[in-house]
Amino acid sequence: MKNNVTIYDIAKRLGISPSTVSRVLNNSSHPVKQEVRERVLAAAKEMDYVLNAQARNLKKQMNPTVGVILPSIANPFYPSIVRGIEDEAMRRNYYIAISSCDKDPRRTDQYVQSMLEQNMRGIIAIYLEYLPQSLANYVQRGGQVISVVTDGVLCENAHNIVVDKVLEARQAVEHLIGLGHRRIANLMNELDSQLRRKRLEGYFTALKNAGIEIKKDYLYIYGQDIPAFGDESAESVKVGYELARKMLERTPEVTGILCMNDMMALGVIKALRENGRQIPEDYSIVSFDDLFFADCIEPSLTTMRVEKYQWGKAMARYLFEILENPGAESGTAMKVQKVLTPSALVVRGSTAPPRCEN
Amino acid sequence: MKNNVTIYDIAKRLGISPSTVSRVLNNSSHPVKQEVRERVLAAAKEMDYVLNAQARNLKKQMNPTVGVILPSIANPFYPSIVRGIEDEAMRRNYYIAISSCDKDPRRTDQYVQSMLEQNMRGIIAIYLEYLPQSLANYVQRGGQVISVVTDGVLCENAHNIVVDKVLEARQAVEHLIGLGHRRIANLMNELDSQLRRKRLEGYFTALKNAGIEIKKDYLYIYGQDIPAFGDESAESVKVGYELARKMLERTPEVTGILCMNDMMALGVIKALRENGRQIPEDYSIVSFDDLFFADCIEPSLTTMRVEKYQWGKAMARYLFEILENPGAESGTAMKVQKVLTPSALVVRGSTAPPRCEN
DNA sequence: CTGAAAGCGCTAACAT
DNA sequence: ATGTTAGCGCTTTCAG
Repeated sequence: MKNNVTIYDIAKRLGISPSTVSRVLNNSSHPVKQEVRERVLAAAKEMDYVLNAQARNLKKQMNPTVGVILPSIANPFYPSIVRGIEDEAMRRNYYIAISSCDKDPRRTDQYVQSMLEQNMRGIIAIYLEYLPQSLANYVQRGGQVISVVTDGVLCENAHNIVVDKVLEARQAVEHLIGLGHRRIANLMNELDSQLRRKRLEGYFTALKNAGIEIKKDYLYIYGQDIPAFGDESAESVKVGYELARKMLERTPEVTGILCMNDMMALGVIKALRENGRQIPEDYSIVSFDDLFFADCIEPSLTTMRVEKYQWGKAMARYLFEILENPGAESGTAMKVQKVLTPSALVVRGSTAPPRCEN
Repeated sequence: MKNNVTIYDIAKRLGISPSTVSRVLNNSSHPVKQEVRERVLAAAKEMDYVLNAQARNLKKQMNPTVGVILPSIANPFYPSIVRGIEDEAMRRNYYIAISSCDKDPRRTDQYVQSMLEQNMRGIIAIYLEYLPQSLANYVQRGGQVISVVTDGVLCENAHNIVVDKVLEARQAVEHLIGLGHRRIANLMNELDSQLRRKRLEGYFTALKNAGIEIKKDYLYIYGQDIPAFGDESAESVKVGYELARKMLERTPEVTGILCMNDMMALGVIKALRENGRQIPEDYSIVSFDDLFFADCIEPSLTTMRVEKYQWGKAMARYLFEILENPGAESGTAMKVQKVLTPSALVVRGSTAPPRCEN
């Protein structure tokens, strides 16, 4: 980039010292005569001065950017969260660096490493699946990490916000059981994440508590190892569609269906409709996330709501609080309630009592 | 951040010079004895050396990050594009900085300014509404800008990729006309963007070409100035819902509906359904974007497809090509075809010939 | 209130 | 093949 005017240039032009220029340009508390201040400001504008953030950050040994780690920005669950973080960051003149890590250790590691190299002050990690060495380094060097996790994958010395996925899945299934369903299928993506395994556990727990026999046949798991797909946005839909078709074939006696997320539910609904089944008359469906379309499609989805935008804001606020009050406790594993609005089931049109030919 | 080991520390420890360490760590082409190389690498690992990217970037006068400017990451149209850019950037060891600018001049300006200050080498701007002074500065200083725009808002000396929104809207309306519709409503968000105004123009053109009288009554525009809403993801749905209700009241004789995007269509469908109307029997709907749900909902949406992920990749590739071949032409306003896959109408279940009581 | 100067950590031209 | 050194542009301590 050409034409970079520095504070030295401004200083020279005005016959003053660079420090004075710096003080003015930074609104430093250090006193500067009003008249000088104005001349500096005028010169800066006239000369098209642009601050060199690299130099400043190097000197100040910090970078007002927070890293955001998530599976993929193309997964519709995340953008609203990110927007929440972004808005909260901007209020404080911070920036964010978003990283779609898929569940790829190498990708994750590379991103975290770069956050470390760039001296970013904090990281917000959402459903991080793989705990990279670089993240441990990051924390150890004094970087602050807020990590939203399902119980089990805690990051040592980070601020772990623990979301009880077992409970969430249990509640979803209990809703179906409460309606009278006994034959409940569970449609899942690969079991490649802790989150999904916990949901499976919740599914089992709910059935067990209700004295319902667990049938392996009712478990539908997208079997193949699908290679990380660039555009994650539509993948789940296809998975749901295929799993539902298989379900209709193998265990049509099912009446309730648990889906891993609203995207899958979309595919499930499509498959059922194509086969002439009614929802909720023939099949009840409950899922997770409450994406924007859950309320609009027919049938509307009974789903576990997450206040995504608010989550983002809250996580960011929490991080900044820690950054500003360095004394705070760390290495904690706190319940989600402490920081975020917990999820709650939103009952809509996709669930009803089971069909009668029980 | 504590414990920052520098190349000087490594050099001292090994009794060699910092430059040698630097050369090794950068895989410089400059020759270094194999044995020394190994010792450096070993020491770096052992001492937990982390590169200081700020220092390097300052020295090298560049920052391997590209800025991405868009209305809002929470708008479901953009995440897949971003993912495409991100993937292409990562292949080249670049990072991206995403900025939700709403259509807010101040926000936009602040973001671009920061990209300038951070010495980012390039910017990809998508449907930038307001051309900030900072962007002109950016270009003038040699920054490369790829800007996807509707004709009319060209950024001087940037690489403008011009999307013909007039044409797109015209084609959408022509589809309805081709099916036999004559009373076609246009449901729009505020006319606060060039993009929307161009779509309106396309709507008019199609009608005019077909010799259909333009009725102002068939134009439904979300009237109030809605304040920039943090979480944009659901806003359009509400708008569509409200506009459709108004339409049913004011001009129920309409048979075809043009929606600004799939989100709006979602709301429109909901409103029509609540009022007992059938789609496409009573009303045909055509919209834009082809979001992931367009194919799954009932009715499936006839909509203008944009290959979002591919667009992102292509824009990034284009930018990198320019960065690597500094000789390239600039200041151009090129047709979208040159870089991106143009949009195409995907005909699905939401459109059909008009009801007969014509 | 202002200025001089050191140095953040790195790279690269130049010297050896 | 290796080392010396001069900055990149900024902040900030310290001295005036």
